[in-house]
Amino acid sequence: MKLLEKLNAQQRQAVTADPGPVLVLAGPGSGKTRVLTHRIAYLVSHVGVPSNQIMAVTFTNKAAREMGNRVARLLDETADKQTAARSSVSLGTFHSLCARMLRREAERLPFTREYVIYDDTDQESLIRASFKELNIDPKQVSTRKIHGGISRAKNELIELKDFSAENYNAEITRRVYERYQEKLRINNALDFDDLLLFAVRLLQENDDLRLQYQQRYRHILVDEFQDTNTAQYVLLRNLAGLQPDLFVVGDPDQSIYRWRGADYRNVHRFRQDYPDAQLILLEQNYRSTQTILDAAMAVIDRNPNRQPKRLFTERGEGVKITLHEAYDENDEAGYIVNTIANLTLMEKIDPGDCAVMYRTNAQSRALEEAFLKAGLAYRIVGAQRFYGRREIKDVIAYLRLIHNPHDQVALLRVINTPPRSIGAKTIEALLDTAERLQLTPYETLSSLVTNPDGDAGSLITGRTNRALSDFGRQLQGWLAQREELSIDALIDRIMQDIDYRNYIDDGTEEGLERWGNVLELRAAAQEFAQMGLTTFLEHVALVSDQDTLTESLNAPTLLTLHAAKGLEFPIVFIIGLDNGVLPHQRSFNDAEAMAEERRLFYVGITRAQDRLFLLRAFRRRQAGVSTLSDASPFLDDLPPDQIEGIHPNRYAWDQVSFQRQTRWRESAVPETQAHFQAGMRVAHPQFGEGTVLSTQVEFGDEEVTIIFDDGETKHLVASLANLEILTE
DNA sequence: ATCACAATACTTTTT
DNA sequence: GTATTGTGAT
Repeated sequence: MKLLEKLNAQQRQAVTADPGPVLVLAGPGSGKTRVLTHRIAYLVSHVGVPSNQIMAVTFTNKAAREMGNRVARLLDETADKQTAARSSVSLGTFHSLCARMLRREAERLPFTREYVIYDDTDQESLIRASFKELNIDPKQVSTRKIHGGISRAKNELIELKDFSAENYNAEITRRVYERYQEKLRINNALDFDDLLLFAVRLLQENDDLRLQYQQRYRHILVDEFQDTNTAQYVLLRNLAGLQPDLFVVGDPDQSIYRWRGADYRNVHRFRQDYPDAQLILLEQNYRSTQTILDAAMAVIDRNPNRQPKRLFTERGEGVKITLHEAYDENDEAGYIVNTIANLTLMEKIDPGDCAVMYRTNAQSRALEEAFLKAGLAYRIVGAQRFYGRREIKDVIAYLRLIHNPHDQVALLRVINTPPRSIGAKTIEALLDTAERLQLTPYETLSSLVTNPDGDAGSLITGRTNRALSDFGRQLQGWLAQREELSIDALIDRIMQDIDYRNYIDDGTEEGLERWGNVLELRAAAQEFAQMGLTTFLEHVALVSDQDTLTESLNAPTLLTLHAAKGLEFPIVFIIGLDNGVLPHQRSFNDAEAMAEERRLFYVGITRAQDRLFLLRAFRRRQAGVSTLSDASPFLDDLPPDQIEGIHPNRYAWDQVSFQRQTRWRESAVPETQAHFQAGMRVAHPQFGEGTVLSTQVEFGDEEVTIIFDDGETKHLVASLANLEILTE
């Protein structure tokens, strides 16, 4: 069979396993996702399963998309030309599949099919509002903790009625949970956890539906199974039915989402719940060199309570791992830019083959600056989330308000953006009035428009009354048009009416960029013109920026260790190997959290195919203040003979050695000669012509300072900037 | 009462 | 470096 040709015996065994519960446990780089996609193709083309009976679940939309592409390619290769068949595999994240199911079955649920999904900013504002109503001071009790407590409860399928409060903290959580849930209901909104919770309840409480879904999806496949939480696991069990073909693939050592409820013990549960499940292990690694695997094993072997794994490869030893201690985070970033520059020049490595990984998004800043300064392109995953930007949230809030005028969170966001003289006091008056008249805030606004002297009008008077009714009138105007206008036309209309461009575009570069973001959102809305506002808003809530990597650009990728899961790169840099960053400070007092930090490092190491660079900084700015940092304890666990560079822990308290460290850095990088000198006329493809002010050979590369003819002064790395010498 | 700007406090990871 | 709060001017 052509489909199975390129697979090894273990992989083939997994792909062709008889239908039934199958648990594939495998290390990184062993072809887990490959096995999953081959299994789908195998079911369709060899077993003859209609593809619409197959459901495959992953954790990001990007992974789902990629899975779809791979399956399509495999079916093409196996000469199975059922184009229709391949497109009907249900592929998606747990959340998107649940969102669809809830939409379909909304009549049975306590919300309408037009429900919206609240992201965490929206959720946070509901928590804040609940705090206010309960007279809880957010300074005394952290909203995030309570929010986290509610989320954890929901992930464990603990609804309000089952929530027992055995201590003070839990009692507060219970009270806020109650208010919060009520607010979601009033707003016809769900949070991420509700999507799972309601889907599980729906299947549990409706025998007919459960059977219907079980018959519809006879074959269920799950990737990254170790990252499922209780709700997701129970959902799977309900979907799977009595004779399940449930094929799950995972690696407990790569479980990195415990903090959002994921429980790798689901792997044990699976074995208990399905005692006849076939267990298949994939041991061979196809990704990394043995050096990298040895380092990865040395790190992960320190974790207690795990099944030891031997990772082996036929790729050979490979190059040693490079360890580098930089002076601070800027130096760290500079080292990376220069190293990548050197690799691309000297070893003809593609910039796109490099990835830089870090523990926290904030660490990307120094990197971005360094890349920008060098004039080198980069791709960044997540970080400043597109849909999290202020201007995007504003526009979406307007759309959401028009979609559902009773959406209070959206209303409060836009009611005074841009400022229209509706301040805190006025809003308070509106909400008070609404509560007294038993109306939603929108209804109160409407009554002010139609009858300014009516019940509401008597409570809200004068300037306040006029400001509110003006806005109410505007809102009604949009609502009247929502049926006839497409989403992008609606955006145009709103933007024009509120003069939004003038509000965000202050003439600065950022202002222009913000307006550009609005236009980008408008372009996205155009694509959804046929599908309607509900679908568009769902897309906006569930498609994260982790999914929007520009594939076309051949440039290094910057991403968090979490976002790196499931990816691979020939060359990987992991930065911030400092105690407090990786492992993160907040994990110090929790052994399980520390184990997870270690797994995170393990995930990072095992992303590398050929070369691994580990970096840390002697001094690091955090929260504005610069502090000295110790090396990460994880570095102690690396096998010394596979490391090149100096072990940072030996120098953490030794100032003299720091200079030696610096010397090592200089000698490790090939000498570069200066090609430029002060006074030279040069031309840059972007910045135009200019005069060289000074030049300096640094880190094996030449850094040139140029004053361009438009008056701008720039520091550029000569090898990257593509400078042309005009005159000597 | 609202707005603009300044001072202040806080910063894990994400569907 | 950013979200929230505080202050003075309008």
